[in-house]
Amino acid sequence: MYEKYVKILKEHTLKVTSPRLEILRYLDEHHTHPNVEEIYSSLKKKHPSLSRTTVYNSLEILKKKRIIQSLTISGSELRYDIHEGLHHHFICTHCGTIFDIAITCPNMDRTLYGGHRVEEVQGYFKGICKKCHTKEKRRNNNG
Amino acid sequence: MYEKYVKILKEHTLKVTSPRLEILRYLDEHHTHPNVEEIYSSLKKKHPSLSRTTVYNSLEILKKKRIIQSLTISGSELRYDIHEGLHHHFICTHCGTIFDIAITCPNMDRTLYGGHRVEEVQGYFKGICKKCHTKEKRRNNNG
DNA sequence: GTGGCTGCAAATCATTTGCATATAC
DNA sequence: GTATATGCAAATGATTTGCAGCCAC
Repeated sequence: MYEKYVKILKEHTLKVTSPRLEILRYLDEHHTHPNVEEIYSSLKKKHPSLSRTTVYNSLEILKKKRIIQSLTISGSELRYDIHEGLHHHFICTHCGTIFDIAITCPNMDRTLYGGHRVEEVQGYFKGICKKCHTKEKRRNNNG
Repeated sequence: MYEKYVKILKEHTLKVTSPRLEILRYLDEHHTHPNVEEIYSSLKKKHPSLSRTTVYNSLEILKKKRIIQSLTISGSELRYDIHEGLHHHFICTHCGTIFDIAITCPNMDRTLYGGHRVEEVQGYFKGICKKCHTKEKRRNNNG
């Protein structure tokens, strides 16, 4: 069950610990771009001894190894994502949901721009998602 | 001197107040993507009665009117920018400097994506700037 | 004259830090 | 056995909130 995550950790010369495995599994199974609190409170149920600090520490080290990435899209808290190839993100300012956006931009892969070394590229699209938008229209038509 | 900013405020049906004028002027004269603290402490010198709350409030209302935009690029605090057309941003993870990036992406102008209404697009490039990169190389060669 | 704005102090919330204990290797 | 990870409690720092007085219109 956890072999997959054990493998990832070993490949990156990280010690295999329960919190790291659980966090990797959580992110692998929940592509909802959760924040620390969501990860923590979900894992806490099965592992009552888990601490928030450990979640912070683990996410930080997984990020350093580029196994996961953090998103600053919300502006108030970091959101986490298992890093699988370049993709962009859309956040609905109404319901808060974050979607992956499959758009690729010609500039995304460039590692050098004007002499600056680019190590990370993030594209954020903010607006109203289809679902909220439809609800809004319906409310207006009925009102 | 402030006519330009008075005009902007009036055009957006905002009351003309001293903090708003000063903040607009500051952002117009400092394209350094400052955070709240930088704006506050700079303006505080000339206007000792100014409060941080007012800076927060003013930035918020200017943002709602789309006169300025906030950047979540740093991850720990919002940075502000007088909004002049679409452009992207580069942040140096070493010295913290944020540059404008003149790249335009084909997707930047699209207002609808997969049924979602896009109201804001932000492209963040993170890495090591030319200056820090050069210093680093020099240090390695000499060491 | 009044609603919206300013400014202060206190509260909130995400994240960080210091440190003692536990555990992966 | 030891360096590293975990977990707790306290600290920090950005931002928000409640509220009294002020001022742009």
